[in-house]
Amino acid sequence: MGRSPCCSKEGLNRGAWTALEDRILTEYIKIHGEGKWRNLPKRAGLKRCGKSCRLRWLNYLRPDIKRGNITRDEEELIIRLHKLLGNRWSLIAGRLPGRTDNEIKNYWNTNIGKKIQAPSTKGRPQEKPNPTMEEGSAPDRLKPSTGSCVVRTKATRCTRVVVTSAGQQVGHEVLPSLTREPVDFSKSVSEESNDHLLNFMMDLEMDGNLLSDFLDVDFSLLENIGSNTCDNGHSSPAEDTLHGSDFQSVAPPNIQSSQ
DNA sequence: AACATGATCAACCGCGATTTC
DNA sequence: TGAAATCGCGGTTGATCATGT
Repeated sequence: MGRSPCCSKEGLNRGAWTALEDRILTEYIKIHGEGKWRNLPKRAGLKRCGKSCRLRWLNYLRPDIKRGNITRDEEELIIRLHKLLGNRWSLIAGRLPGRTDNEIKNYWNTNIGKKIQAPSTKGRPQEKPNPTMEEGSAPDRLKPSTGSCVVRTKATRCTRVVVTSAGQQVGHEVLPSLTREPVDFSKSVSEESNDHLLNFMMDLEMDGNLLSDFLDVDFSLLENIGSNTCDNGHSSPAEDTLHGSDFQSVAPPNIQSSQ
C-alpha cells in the first residue's frame, strides 16, 4: 500500500502551525469530534493534510495535554516501561496521562537515552540538568550496563490492548475506548505475582525475540534504583522494583492484546 | 558582538496494520 | 476475498533557541 501522498500535495501548508490554524482545528474537533482525519482539513477549511491535523491535535491541541517538564516520577516510569516495552512510545504514553508519545520519544532521545548511553563516570556529554530533577535522578543511577536496554528499531505493533482491573479477565474483544486508559503502575497491584508476569507476557503476545530480550533485562539493576530512590522522599520500597513479584508495579494488572 | 556548536521539540516521512468497499 | 483507503506508529529532520568561544 505505501504511504498516502497527502502531505506532498500542492497547495497545502506545511511547517509550523499558525494560531489561526490551531483555532480552526480546535473548533472543528470540538464540534465534530476526532477521527475522519482524511476529510477533516477540507471540511474544516484547513490547507493541511489530515495526517498533519491529527498530529497537531494529538501532540499539541488536545485539552488534556500536560505541559511542562517531565517529573522525576514520570521519568522513572518511562525508564521502567521502556525497559519492558522498548520503543513503543504510544504504549508508554498511554501510561502517562497527559503526555504524548512524541513528547516521551523526544524526552527519551534527548535526555534519558543519552544518559544511559553515556559512560558511567567520565566523558559524559555535557548535559543540562532537568530543572525538575535533583541530583542523582533516575538516569544517573540507572546506568544499565551493557545494552540490557531493549531498543527495537521496529517495534511489533501492539494494538487492541485492553486494560482491566486486577484479576478481571476480558476476552480478546476489541474495546477501543479502553485501549489507552491510564493505569497507575506506581502502585503495587496484588500479591499473586508470577501468574501476572506470565499473563503479562502472554497478553502482549511476546514473540521469541521479545521474550528473550525481556529475560535479558537486568532486574538487579532496577532493584538498585528502587533502593536508591529516596532523596526527594519518593518511596523506594521493593514495590518500585521490577524484581520478581514486584514486576506488577510496572506491568499492568491485565493487558490483553490481539493483533 | 559575532560566530560555532549543541539541545530541544514540533512536524514530517515512510511503512505496517486495520478498515472499508 | 482482495484491493484500496485510511489510520497510527516509530524514526528522522530541521527550525529555533541556548550556551560557549
